[in-house]
This record gives sequence, C-alpha cells and structure tokens, in this order.
Amino acid sequence: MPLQKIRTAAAEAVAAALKSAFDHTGERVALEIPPNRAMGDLAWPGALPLARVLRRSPRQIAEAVAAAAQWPPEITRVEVAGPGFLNLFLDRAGLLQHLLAGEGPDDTGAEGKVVVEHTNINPNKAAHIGHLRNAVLGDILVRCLRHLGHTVEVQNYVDDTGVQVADVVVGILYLPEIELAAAMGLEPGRRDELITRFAERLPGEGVHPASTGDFDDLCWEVYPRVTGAYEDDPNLAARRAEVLRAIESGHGGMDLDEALFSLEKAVVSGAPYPSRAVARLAAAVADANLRCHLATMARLSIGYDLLPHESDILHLGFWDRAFELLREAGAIRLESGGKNAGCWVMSLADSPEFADMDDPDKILVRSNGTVTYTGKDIAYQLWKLGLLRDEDGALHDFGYRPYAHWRRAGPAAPVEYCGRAGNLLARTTNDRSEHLAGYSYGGGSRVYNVIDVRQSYPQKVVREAVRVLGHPEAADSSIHFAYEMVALTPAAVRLIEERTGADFGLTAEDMERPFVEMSGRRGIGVKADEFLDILTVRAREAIEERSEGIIDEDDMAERARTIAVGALRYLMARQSRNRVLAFDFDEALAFEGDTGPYLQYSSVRAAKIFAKLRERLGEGTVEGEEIGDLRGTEIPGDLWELVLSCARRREVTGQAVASLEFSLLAQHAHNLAQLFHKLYHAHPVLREKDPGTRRLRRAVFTLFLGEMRVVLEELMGIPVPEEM
RNA sequence: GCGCCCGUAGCUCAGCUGGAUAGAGCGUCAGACUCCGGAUCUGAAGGCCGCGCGUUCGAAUCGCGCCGGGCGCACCA
Repeated sequence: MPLQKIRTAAAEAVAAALKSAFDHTGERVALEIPPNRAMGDLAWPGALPLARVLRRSPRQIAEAVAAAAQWPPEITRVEVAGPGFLNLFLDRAGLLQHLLAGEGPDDTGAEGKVVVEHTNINPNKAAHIGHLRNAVLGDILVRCLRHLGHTVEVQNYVDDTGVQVADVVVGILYLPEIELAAAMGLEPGRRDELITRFAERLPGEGVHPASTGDFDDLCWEVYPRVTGAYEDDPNLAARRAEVLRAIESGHGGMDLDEALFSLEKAVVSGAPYPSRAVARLAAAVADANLRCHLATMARLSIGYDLLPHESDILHLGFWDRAFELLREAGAIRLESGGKNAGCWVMSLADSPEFADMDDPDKILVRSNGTVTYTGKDIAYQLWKLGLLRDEDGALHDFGYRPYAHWRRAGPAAPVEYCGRAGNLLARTTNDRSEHLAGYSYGGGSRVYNVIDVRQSYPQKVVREAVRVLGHPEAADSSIHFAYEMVALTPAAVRLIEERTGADFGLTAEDMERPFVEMSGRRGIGVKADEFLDILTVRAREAIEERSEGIIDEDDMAERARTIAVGALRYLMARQSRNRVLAFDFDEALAFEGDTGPYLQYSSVRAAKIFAKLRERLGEGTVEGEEIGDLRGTEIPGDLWELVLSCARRREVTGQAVASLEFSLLAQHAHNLAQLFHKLYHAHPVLREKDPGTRRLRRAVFTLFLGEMRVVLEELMGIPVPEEM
C-alpha cells in the first residue's frame, strides 16, 4: 500500500478507536511524520488537545486508542511516548517491496484541463534571469501537475502589439544614425543601410538553437538607447504614438521584403514611413524575439502548447465581447464627470479585498476609447476559463495554426524544434476559419497565471471581473502564481559593469541597498543565454579539474550543459517564491553544497555502483522476482530513513502544488541526496560479502536511483548525467 | 496614507495545514576509508527565530501592536 493510503487507513483506525473507546466523534485525525525514527514512522499527537474534552490524561487517551484500534497490517508496532504522542511503526521491508514494485499511475487528478500560463516575455529584447525564474517555476508547476495526473495546457502569451515592441521599431526608424549604428555594433551609416543590416539579423524560419549575437541580443542593445532618447528628444514620443497606431491598424498580410523595401525607399525620398510597412516590421521584430525566447527556454527543457497573441485578441474582438458581458452584468460604468470622465471603469468598492482603497475604480477603457492592458487581460482570462461566450453560447475563440513541432529525448532533455513530428506548438491567428483538427485550447477548469508579485493588483482586478460576471467558482480557480522578482546584488552589478564596460549610472545610494532591480529600459540585467553560457564554461572547468583522462568533446559538452542546467534550475527552485532573489554570481556558480550538481552527483554515484556491480559480480538493480526475496529483511535505521523519504514523493509534490512552494520539492530532493551520500560511505555494496545484506543495499539504492530520476528529471526538469 | 511580502547562525536560505532536542549550504576550525568518483562524508564552534502582548497543554509557525527593509496602489505593460 502507498504511504499515503497507509496514513489514511491509520487515521481512520484512530477515529474509529476514539468512537469505540470514548464515544467521541467529529475529530479530524491527522497523522504526521515525527522528527526522528525513534519516535516512529507515523504519529498521532491528537491525544493532547483531547485531554480537556475527554477529561482524561493524554497518555491514557493515547493508550486506550492504541489498544482499541484495528490497525492496517502495514503497522507493526504502536507505542505511546512523551506527554501522549501515539507513535506508529511500519513494516519496513513491506514498504520497500511495495515501492520497488512501482506505485502505478496517480488517480488524484482528472478534474479537467488545467491551463498554466508562463514565460510571457515582452518580445522586444533578450530574456534575462528574471524571466528564467518565471519560466522555471511555471515549468515545474506543469511537471508536478502532470505527475499528479492532471491534463495540462501550457500557454506562453505574446504581447506583440505593446509599446515595448514599438520602442524597438522607433529605434530602427528614428534613433539618430550614429546611435543606432553603435547599438548594432556597426560603423555609422545611412539609415536605409542600417535597416538592411538590421533585417539581415532577423532569424530565418523556424526556431534555431540560441547563440550569442542573436537577434534578441541586438534588440537588447537598441531598446535602452531608445528609452534614453525619449528624454532628450520630445518629438520621439510622437513617433512612438505613430508606430503604435500603425501596429494597431495592422499590416494586412504584407510581405516583409516589400515592407523593408518601402521603408528604405521612404528614407531615401524623405517621405513618411508607410503605416503597413511599419506594422510589418514590428510584427517581424516581435516574432523574431519570440523565436529567440523559445530557443532560450528550449535549452532548459521548457516547451509550450500554445502561443496566444495579443494582436489576435484585438482583431478578433475579444475585448468587445468581454465589454458587452461586463456591461450587461452592470459591472462597469461610463464616468461622466470627475477625474475619470469619459472612461469605462469597473467599480471595486463592493468587494472586501479592495474596500480600503482611495480610488476603488479601475479604468478599463480610456477616454480616447482604447482598452487598457487589464481590460484585455480580463477578456483573455475569460477565454482561458471557457467563459467568453457569444450570444449564441458558442465560445468566442481564436483561429489556430501550427507554429512549430518539438520533442525532447528525455523528461529533462533540451527541447528540440524539428520538422513536423513531435509535440505541436500552435499559435493563435486572427482567422477563425483556421482550425487544428484534434486540438482545442482554453476552457480550463483551473488556470494558473505565473506572473511576478508586482502584478498582484491587476491580477486581483481580473479575478474580480470573473467573479462579478457571475462565476465565483471560476474566480476561485483563477490562480495568480505570484513570485518575487530577481534582482542583482551590488557586487553583481559591479561585475557586469566591469565586464561589459557599461555604466548604469547608479548612485552610491543605489549601491548601498541590499539589491538593485533589473531594468530592460536601462539595460541593467543578466541575459539568460549569457548566464547559461557562463555556467556552462564554469561547469567545463569544474569537470576538467576533477577528471584524469581526456574527455571526448561531445561528451564534455553534454556533461557541462547538464550541470549548467541543473545548477540553474535548482537555484530557481530552492528559494521560496515570495522572497526576492538577489542574484549573485559566486552563489549562482557554486557546484558544491546545496546545489543542483550535488543532487546530480548523488545519482551519478548511485548509477556507478550498479555499473561496477554488473561488471564484477553480475548483479544489477533489484527488480522483478528478486523483490520478493526481500520479504522479512531487517532494515537498519539509516537505510530505512532513505526508504521512508522516498515514499513521500506524492505527498511532497501535492504540498508543493497546493502551496506553490517548490522549495519543498528542492528540499526533498536535497534530503534524499544527502541521506544517500551518508549511506554511500557507511554501507558499501561492492565490498559487502554477505549476499543478503548486499541485496538489501542494492534494493535501497535501486529505489533511490529511480526516485531521483523522477524527482530531478520529471518534476524539476534537472537532467541526470551519465557521468560528470 | 492604504494593501501585500520579507526579517531565523558571520553570510545565503529551508522550516508544509501550531507539536516532541530550531535545520541546510557557504565561511571558520579539526578530521576521513591502499575507497563503489573528495562536486563526498564525520565532528566542533556559531541562534532572546526583529521586538512586545495575546491565544494554546504546546508558537519560528496563529492573532494584535510596534520597529526595520522591499513592492504595489496609472487613461504603462
């Protein structure tokens, strides 16, 4: 029986005993796992609070329950300890046998589809380490949900019509040539030439492996110069408005080459840029950055099912429909006077969460008639929940088209974008007649939005909108997975300035603070790909330091990659989500102690034991019929500790999902690795002469190895290398 | 001003729905098998769990009030 079922059965036994011995019912009996095995494997502390109610000493109660209970057969011994704890001891060999035989699929999920939205990087520059926190947390959530038996749809939202994309376009079209050329790493030249050179940097079709100097890196350089230029040149703001208008009007399916040609022609002739060509350029910029982001995340084994595009939400009238629903429900009103005159606002005054606010109204439609981001997000959220319905009851839906196909060689292997086989990554389109046979999107019974904590207020507004539209259960199923931002330690900032020669213009006061916020606008940050590259180089050095022979280059590259990914993912997972992650290079590049490589190393070592065993003794992992031979084997305390910890995976995963705290999972993995490393020294396998003892050790290490593969690779996306 | 988050060892952090001696890692100091990889392990030193009051048989954990730090409260996304 799985540990959780034993636990439940024992709890029921306690409840029944309370009824028969004291005629006491209604108690919620919960069993816990005591701090050490001398106190048993499961414990019931409930006799203590019952003492007053039952007017007996806690010890008396515990003893009476112990005597009256019909324990499940997995409980072999029961004792009362301390002030009145009831401690239960498990059949050790029995549990080990059960775990080795495999627990079978989980049946706790199956409530319907769960939608997880994560990554959501503005497609106007390279991803930085803050985006990695988002993507890694989101991806681990997806993995855990799937492990628990849920059907999960992963969405990566693309804001292809926002000001940030417009800013890059403004840079290309209007930034002084000298500055633009400098950002592009070129000698100053004419703008039409720069546009040509810029276009040459656009990636070709498909998603290509990430490398330095990609298109997103180019935009990383251009973007801060544009935001800086707005301060110097007031006319530039008007240009931005023009570009935004052009993007909103759309390009009508214009060909990119044609667009570039007409832009260059406009430069030469001095005519204004044609709107459709500007829009086409913006679309190309957004899409190119998106593909770069997909490539970055692919390195970390992160893939997606759908890329909803904001432009499609606009063009397909998602907001118009949401607006109608909100107006019919009386949730919004047009302000005729006051500071919000001419705006459509949603009143939050009636909901307790917003009760104490100075201004409990949130503007959804501006006085100029345009919709705010929060408005669009309400429409999108309704769609995700399957609640954005037209008058005829049909879902107000997108059109869909394949964007790419991807696969990975193992649960934590890099995502590879390939031809037509593998998992489908779809994108939304603005043509509803485009369908994908066999696929449907949205309509989640639960929706997680992985967005940093600074967006809590708009997220609450979105949830409230769902509620006032008459869907309180759906509002409760709309979960904002909030996490704190990634910032830089002052030491990290100094290092980046030294290395890149940049000057972020931070004051002495800034540098006194515990951390410095990253800022794409100012160019302050550590790019995701760059950091992964640094990690990989460091991993390579670490391997070389430790190895004796010469390592084949392919092998070396694979080992270094694996270690870099493991270090990064673990770093992101181990810290509790509501604490600011102050990024520090020394800490991030550590491979010893409480790190990803430590966990990987434990698995490598365990695997090595079996390799040597096969070689020298012809023995392997314990499986099949040999499991039966373990019956009745005495399991010493330290080995048992590891077995019991392995049994807790489902429990830990469930807790991690319920609390959205993957530090629990990280700690669990670390705990397993640590227990193993201790046993490694105390319980050698190869040198053990007694076959029975050797078999037990093989069995426990078999369990450990399998467990680590699941926890690291499947749940945390941390690859386990063959060697390191 | 209002709201949310954080405050645990010198440093970076765990501690799940309150439970039995507060845990890791880094750093410091002292050690380890002619060994299944030392990216390891063992040991030592190091804590009024920010402060106060309360609830409870029991509080790092729950409540209230302070203090310190961060982040929100846009016709930005």
